[in-house]
Amino acid sequence: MQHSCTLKIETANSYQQGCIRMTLEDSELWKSFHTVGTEMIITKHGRRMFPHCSISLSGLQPFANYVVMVDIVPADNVKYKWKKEQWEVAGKSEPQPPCRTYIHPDSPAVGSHWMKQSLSFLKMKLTNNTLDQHGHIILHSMHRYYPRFHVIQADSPHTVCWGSFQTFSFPETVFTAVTAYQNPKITKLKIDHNPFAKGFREGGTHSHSLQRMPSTSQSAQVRKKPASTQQSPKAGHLSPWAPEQDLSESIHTERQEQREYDYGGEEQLVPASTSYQPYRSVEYPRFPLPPRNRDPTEALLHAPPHPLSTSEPGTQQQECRYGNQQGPRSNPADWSQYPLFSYSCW
DNA sequence: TCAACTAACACGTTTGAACGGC
DNA sequence: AGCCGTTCAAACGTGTTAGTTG
Repeated sequence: MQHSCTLKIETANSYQQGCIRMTLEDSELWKSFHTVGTEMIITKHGRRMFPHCSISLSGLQPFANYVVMVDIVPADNVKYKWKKEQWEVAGKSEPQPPCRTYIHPDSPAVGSHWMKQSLSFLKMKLTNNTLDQHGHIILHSMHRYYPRFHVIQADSPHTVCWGSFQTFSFPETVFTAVTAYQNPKITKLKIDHNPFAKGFREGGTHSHSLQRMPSTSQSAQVRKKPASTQQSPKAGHLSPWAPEQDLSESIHTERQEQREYDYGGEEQLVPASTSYQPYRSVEYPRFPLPPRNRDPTEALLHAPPHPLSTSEPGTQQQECRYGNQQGPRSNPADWSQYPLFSYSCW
């Protein structure tokens, strides 16, 4: 990994704020899912993500302690339904569940430790159980989200509210939370890439499947079905993640955004309350916003709104203004509403 | 009637304890 | 005694699907 600004601009999957740089691992895998429209299963007892979040860091101070955490925030303020092999807007989003944060189990650790190897958030689990007691990330099904990664210079998770933090996110990690897979193309991708799903691969001697021959063969048909029979325009209908060609466009735009914004030395204090209002004026513009984007849903992708927000999200300008209104979070009271430490796996 | 959700299922993978050899 | 490698069983995680719920 290089640290030059040139590379920063040319590499779509890594971002640099101040001196800290973050790179998304398995970005190609993420992109392959993103192209189809990533779906993440959420269950009552918690389900891991696949692809899972894995990042690498550079530019940290080798001997300073850092806490690394991730939360998952809405990508827009609508809910979706899967209809006729495509996602459609089904109305306004549900009130957001409690915002929880997953703290990397190595936290706190010195910068040299974080930079030594990639950080995996494999064990982070998603749930739709709003009463969950295990600290899993609570999401609504049929809503779109994306993970946000926070790097906080702090000696312990209990003091992160006093430390400077920097936040990163990646456009290809946007996903739709579902309780059952809707898009068969996603199912095929998961089975192809996820080792735990090998028992469901074609040709397997799955007695359970054999007993349910009709449905299984139907499933096999879906898997064998040529992609052309399932995609067509439907794939990109209302998709904020802009499948297929849109992804490349997003990346391209991202590069433009990185040229436009100077993140050097940008640090702020701690995030907002349970609301998902952007608390970093420069963060969300980093999300790709296609210049020709006229789809409000797409625009919303860049400005995770708060359900109570009266602002009319939909333009980058508004979200920036909104972000500025929020400003740095230096008030510890804000933290009391923001359960950043509710979840870790240590 | 329909869409969304839940729980059970059987399989593969992962994990870690137990064991033996050096 | 300590280390290392192997084996094996239990735990875990997976997608599918019938049944349930609203």
